[in-house]
Amino acid sequence: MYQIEEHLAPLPGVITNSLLDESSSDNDSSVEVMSIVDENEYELIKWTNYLQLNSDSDDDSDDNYSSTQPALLVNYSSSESSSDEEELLQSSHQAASSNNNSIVDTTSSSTSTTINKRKRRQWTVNEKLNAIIYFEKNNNKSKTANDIGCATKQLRMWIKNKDELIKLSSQKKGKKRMRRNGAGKKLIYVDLDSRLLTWYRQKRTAPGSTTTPITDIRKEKVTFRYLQRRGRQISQELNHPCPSSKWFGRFLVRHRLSLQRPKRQQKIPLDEVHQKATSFYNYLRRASRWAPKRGPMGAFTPRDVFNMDESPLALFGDQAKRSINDINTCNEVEGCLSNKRFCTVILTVSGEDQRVDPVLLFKGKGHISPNEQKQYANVDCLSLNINEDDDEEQIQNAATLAAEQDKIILNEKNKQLKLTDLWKK
DNA sequence: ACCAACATTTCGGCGGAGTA
DNA sequence: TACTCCGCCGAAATGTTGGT
Repeated sequence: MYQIEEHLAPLPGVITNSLLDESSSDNDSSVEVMSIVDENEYELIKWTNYLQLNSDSDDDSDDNYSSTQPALLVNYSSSESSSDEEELLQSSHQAASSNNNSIVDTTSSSTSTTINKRKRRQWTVNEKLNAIIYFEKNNNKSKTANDIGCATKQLRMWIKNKDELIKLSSQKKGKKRMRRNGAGKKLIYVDLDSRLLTWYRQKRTAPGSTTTPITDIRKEKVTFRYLQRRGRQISQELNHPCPSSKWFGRFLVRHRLSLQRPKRQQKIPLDEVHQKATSFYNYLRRASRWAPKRGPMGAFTPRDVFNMDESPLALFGDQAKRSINDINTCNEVEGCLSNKRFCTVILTVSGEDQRVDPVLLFKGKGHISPNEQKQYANVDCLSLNINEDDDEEQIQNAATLAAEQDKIILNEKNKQLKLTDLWKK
């Protein structure tokens, strides 16, 4: 607690108890840096104004603070509509009177020295904006500074930084802020910070981005562990030690990010699912009409009955539930990892215990790249192409083709058996 | 989450110079 | 004389870091 009225205590003829009580309710923002007053000159101070200043404030809240600082009487955000010039002037005059108090006029009649130190105080963003408004009304910096109670240089700086102050004022708690952004110790791992943010933005497009086409908006899941792993890699590349886990937590705060539960997008819209199901049902009806002669199972033999199951290949390691996301935005996460060659393994066995080779399904269209062909060379890759509009003729052709393939497989098996027999012998 | 230590920047106050 | 601008100095807000 700063005791700005400390020098009032020895005033002659003043009940000091009440003063001290009042001064105990002083605000935090009024800071006395210098109080150069000769003891002989206390009587020159208009102490009654001090009494008036603190008469209505009983606690330390900023609201009460504003009541003692008339510049705050005008709310910047609403001043355009609600406050007229008279109101401004009135508040400013009050400010002027209070300001005169804060300037300790030591121009003494008895002493030759002239000390005119202004009591140092801090101005909130809102107060600064109010001062700017007042200046814009009268277009006179000196008068404004005098009326408001600040130095002209201060006013100049406030006017110069008006846009930034308005921006600050619109932020949460911005109105009560004292200073603009930018102070504080500088970040040590600047490169890591920027590169990590760039990487994160590649994974998840910034909300409200106007430059990114809708088709390129990324919503990949980025977990905290994933972020740290990437941070370690970047740190190695930059040849500096990886910062602590806490650094990554602050990274999130710095860039207004947070860990949130993802809202997953549906892989296929419901209407699309309905369409596909109907199509499959029609196919079954056509097939059952086509070949009743094939046995008691209608169109199908035990060889036609397959048990097929698919499973995603876990190419990603981090299965954390939460994903990093920009604060106050919807945390949408894609159903699968879009930029990885995420694949699905399909295993199938028929009613006659015929096992089909594993099938790998990759995301996207066309053939896999030569690199990936090498990577997955150990597995035979089959690509399935099911046409929903298959007619009976196509079904028949497919059946013929399947029978031929079966023959080929059987022949190869026989050959293999013969070879193994030979090898054993 | 809280704290302390530290670094960095902004800000407030002042004096002085220039100009109309 | 009034007004405006600039530079200097020190206070303090702001932000980072590491520890508990």
